Amino acid sequence: MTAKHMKDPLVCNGAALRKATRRITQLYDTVLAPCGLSVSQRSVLVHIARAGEPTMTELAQSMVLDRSALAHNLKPLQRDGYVVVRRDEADGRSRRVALTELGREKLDEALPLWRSAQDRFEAIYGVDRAAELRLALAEIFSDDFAAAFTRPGARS
Amino acid sequence: MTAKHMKDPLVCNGAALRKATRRITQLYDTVLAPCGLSVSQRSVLVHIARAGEPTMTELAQSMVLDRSALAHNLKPLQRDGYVVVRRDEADGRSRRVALTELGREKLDEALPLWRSAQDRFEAIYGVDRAAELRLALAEIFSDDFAAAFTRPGARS
DNA sequence: CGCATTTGCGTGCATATGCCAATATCAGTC
DNA sequence: GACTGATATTGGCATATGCACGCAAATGCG
Repeated sequence: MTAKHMKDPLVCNGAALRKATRRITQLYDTVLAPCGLSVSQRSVLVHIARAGEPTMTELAQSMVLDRSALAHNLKPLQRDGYVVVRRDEADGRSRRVALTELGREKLDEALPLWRSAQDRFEAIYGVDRAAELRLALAEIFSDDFAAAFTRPGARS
Repeated sequence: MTAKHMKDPLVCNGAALRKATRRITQLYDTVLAPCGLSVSQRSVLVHIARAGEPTMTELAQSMVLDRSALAHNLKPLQRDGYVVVRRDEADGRSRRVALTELGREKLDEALPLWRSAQDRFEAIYGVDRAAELRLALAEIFSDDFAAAFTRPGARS
């Protein structure tokens, strides 16, 4: 009876990614818990810090995140005073996101916790393998990959 | 000004996983759209099909998913008539999940679409590399990995 | 048997994520 | 300078995910 659903070589790449993400999110979140940030939230703050004062679209793009999802994710961070959003002076449509002083402090507070989680991960999985994995993932979430996936005809 | 947040070698494994997952979910979902299932939903059905008639706990464990999250995820699938949940006869506390005939049909309908998405992925990323990646992810979401992460002292 | 503990689930709440529609704004045209 | 089309964001709706808590049922013990 529909044995094709059982063939294990047919494991979904998407499902595997989701499982790994759930697990790692859980593990990292537990380590980060003392500072009150989740991996997801810290990631938003890190990306803002890296970009300086990005617009919503820029930030969403750098995070490979839907714009509306980003808007939602920012709400708790605004409420807690870690980020501020204001209109761009040049373009009234755009909003620019910036860290507050409190946000920077929270990021500093989270750093050693995150470092600890990252170290634990790499102690088990291997530092080199982890770097390799991040590279592979970066390739997968790159715009080029999405473009190639969407337009099967295109060549790099 | 807090230049440590800029050091790019310090890229979070968790954030990289999340980005890749968001991207792949998006790409696969678009391909799966015609059948009305998301990658996430198809994954639930596939896991049920594989397990036969698992309890909530068994299913959640196999999916590396929180039990309450699984309960939530099942609701749309129950509503649409793809799965049924009923009490276990032997243990009144347990519930067993099973595919309906409609669920099996939907899974069959989704198969070629999923295969297409999987093929596109592997055409770009490479069949062997994809298999390797799934293996790496399986290692990461394994219970052994979580145990080693949680108890840094333990040795395999 | 009766009770304390353990186990399996569901619910409520909060965040995460994405789609679509509506709104506001900008840029180019006549 | 009003009109048209493109762009940036928000809000509403639905699903995904996990934690804390409460409920029901099974299990162990005297």
